[in-house]
Amino acid sequence: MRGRDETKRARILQATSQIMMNEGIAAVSLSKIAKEAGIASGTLYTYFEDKNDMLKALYLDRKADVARVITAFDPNGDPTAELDKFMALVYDYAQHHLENMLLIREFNQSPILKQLGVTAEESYLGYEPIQQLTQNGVENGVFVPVTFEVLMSYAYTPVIEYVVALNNGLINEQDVPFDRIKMLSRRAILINPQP
Amino acid sequence: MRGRDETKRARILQATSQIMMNEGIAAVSLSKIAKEAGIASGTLYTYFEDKNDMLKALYLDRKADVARVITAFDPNGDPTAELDKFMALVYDYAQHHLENMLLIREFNQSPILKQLGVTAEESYLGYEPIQQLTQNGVENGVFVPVTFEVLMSYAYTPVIEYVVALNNGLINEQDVPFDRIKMLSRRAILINPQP
Amino acid sequence: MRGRDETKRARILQATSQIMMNEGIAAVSLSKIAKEAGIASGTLYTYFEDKNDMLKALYLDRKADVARVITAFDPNGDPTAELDKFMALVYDYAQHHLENMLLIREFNQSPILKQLGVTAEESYLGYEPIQQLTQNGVENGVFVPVTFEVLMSYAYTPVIEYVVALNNGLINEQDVPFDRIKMLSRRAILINPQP
Amino acid sequence: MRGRDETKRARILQATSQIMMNEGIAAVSLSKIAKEAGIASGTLYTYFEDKNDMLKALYLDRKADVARVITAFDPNGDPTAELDKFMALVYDYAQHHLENMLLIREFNQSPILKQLGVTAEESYLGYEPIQQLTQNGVENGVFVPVTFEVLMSYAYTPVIEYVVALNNGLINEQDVPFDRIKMLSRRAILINPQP
DNA sequence: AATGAATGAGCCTTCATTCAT
DNA sequence: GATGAATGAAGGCTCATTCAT
Repeated sequence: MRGRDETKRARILQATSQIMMNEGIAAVSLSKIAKEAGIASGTLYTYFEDKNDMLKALYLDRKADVARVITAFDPNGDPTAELDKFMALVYDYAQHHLENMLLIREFNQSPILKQLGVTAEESYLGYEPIQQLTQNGVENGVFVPVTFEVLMSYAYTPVIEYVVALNNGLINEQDVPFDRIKMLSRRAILINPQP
Repeated sequence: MRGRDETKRARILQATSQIMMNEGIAAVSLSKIAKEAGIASGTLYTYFEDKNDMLKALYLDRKADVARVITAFDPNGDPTAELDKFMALVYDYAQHHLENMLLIREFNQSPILKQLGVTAEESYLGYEPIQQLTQNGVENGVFVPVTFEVLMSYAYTPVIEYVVALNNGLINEQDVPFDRIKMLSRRAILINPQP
Repeated sequence: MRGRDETKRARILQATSQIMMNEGIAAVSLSKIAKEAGIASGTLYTYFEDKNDMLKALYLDRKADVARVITAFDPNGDPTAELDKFMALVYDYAQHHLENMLLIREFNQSPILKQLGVTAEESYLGYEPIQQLTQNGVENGVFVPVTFEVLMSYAYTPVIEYVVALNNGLINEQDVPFDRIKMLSRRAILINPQP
Repeated sequence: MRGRDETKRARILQATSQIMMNEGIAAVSLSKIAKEAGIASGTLYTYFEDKNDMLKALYLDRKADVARVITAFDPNGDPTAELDKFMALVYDYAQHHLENMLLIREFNQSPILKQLGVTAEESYLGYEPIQQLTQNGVENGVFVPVTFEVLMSYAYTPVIEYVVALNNGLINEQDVPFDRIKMLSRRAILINPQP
């Protein structure tokens, strides 16, 4: 049964996200969530079927948010320019909401997704523009032959890792500006990477 | 007395690794480990101080193993050739012991490392040859200007993600052979990527 | 929601007291308490923070009960008569609720009080009338010079030990009536002990 | 089976006593004892049948030591003088080995003695001179009519409590010298208490 | 719809004891 | 005789979930 108060639902997800990022997925407990979200523990079951249902909802919600923002380019435009735009969007989102991207990554890389019953379709939902861009770039001979997964490996993951490294102090923005990352990705993917 | 059985220590680590890979780090419990390793639950405390001490040992052990194998190149040799060799080593290791690499990744990307008290030095231990190769390649004008972290983002992570995608059936080895990945990484990093 | 059942809190304390008296403080375990009190083990944590918090509550509760009853005399009345009354109150309480006095004694004599974080103030709470009586008796030249602690040693402890000895069959009430004990305490404390 | 090395046996008892006094009887564990005594945990079973056997041995050993020292008076001598001597011996022992007296008290006041199978006879062993003194004093009309237990309540327990109060800083030796305690006990017990 | 008391399974850890060495 | 690795029961405590209010 789904309740009314959408604010409360969002607070629950947000609380879970925070705990997960600060203490790890193993430390996520309903009592912590309830405390952090300012609700009673039983109330959780008004908004979600159980803990797994809530984790799945959290994952899909964040994934949808990320997807919505980083796909705000024209998938049928000039592949070179749109790849640049895509990377800029990813970088921008990572700078402001890195936690969502790390949360998605933690889910993606753990067997938990299977336990939550997330299907492959659900997992891909919202990423169609990136797939479209990939296909477009390859078919028009602008990209070297890459699949969606490979493009992500060279144009999405490195950006995340870059922002994480910045946050950890492993990399300095002066020494390694974002343009350097963009350049490397362009060099990898674009047949003619000259800017 | 009965001598301490080093086989048993290894069995504990192996059992933990398996559970972590199959069910996620949140599902790792001492009773599961004991059952999987064929020991009594209390025996764990003969080999490790507590659960965290064991997780840390597992992380450092696997990290050392990976580091040992993937650094079996000449860090002072020709950067182009050695980069190729490095990627081949990573690919080879990933094909045979992907679980170790994923385990390291799961640790790296979770707040658990801090809880385990892993220091930055411990974390970098064994990766010096890769740092050396990076420096060598950049200083000799063979690599575009990259730091260790950036090089890993374009020559290590994509290989792991490639093998994971192969295992998940998201990518087909015929459609995307490893040489394609190597090519993309070379294009990104090498100033003169022609083979 | 179900309201918090104050009966249950009392049952937990009572169960703990019983186990402590029958099997010793070392044998007090939450599972025994839960079984004895007829609750689930986890329920204990609704009423107390943890085991130590509960033991402290038990100690302070019993101490307050004893203090309340044995101080039901007039601390500013005639010291001789009030000392008699005090001892009669102690004797009466000991006959009906010896277990509470023994419990307090077991706590007092063990290092556990420090572990429970019982402060000196908490420990003395409720005994002020006895301190008042002591001061009154000494200042008016009715008592020999004694402090609170010394008076307790000669007018409280012997009564407890007497009732314990009665219960153990070490002393027979016909051979040694309570008046004998009262007489000895009066002789010790009163400058003019003749009744 | 009883082993040879009596030093080791004594070390085990001493270690147990220390832990019991510092942390309480509930905290006494064989591993702590072994560590404190500098032996292997299994070795304990060479000297004692099990934990209870060792606790019993500890109790009886300390009790015998105390009894031996505090009965070093002439039970058939002048009751007034011997009572003085008895109290002086108790005071002296308490000043130097209070831990043994507290240990005995902790055992006596807890149900543990029954669990250890200590018989009443074992419990009284060594106290015969005090019983003799009591009888002597009463029969000769020097003491008010007291039994052994009552005499202990007024001439032994108060001394222990006095030394404990000194150690805890509740009583100051200048304000309340030992002579005051002796005087109170004499007043209680002796028909003619004038010194 | 919301609460939070209640449950008992399961968590990590320590325990007393055994026994191969 | 002495060791300490091994055991698995039991310790205190937290968990996800239920349900009377």
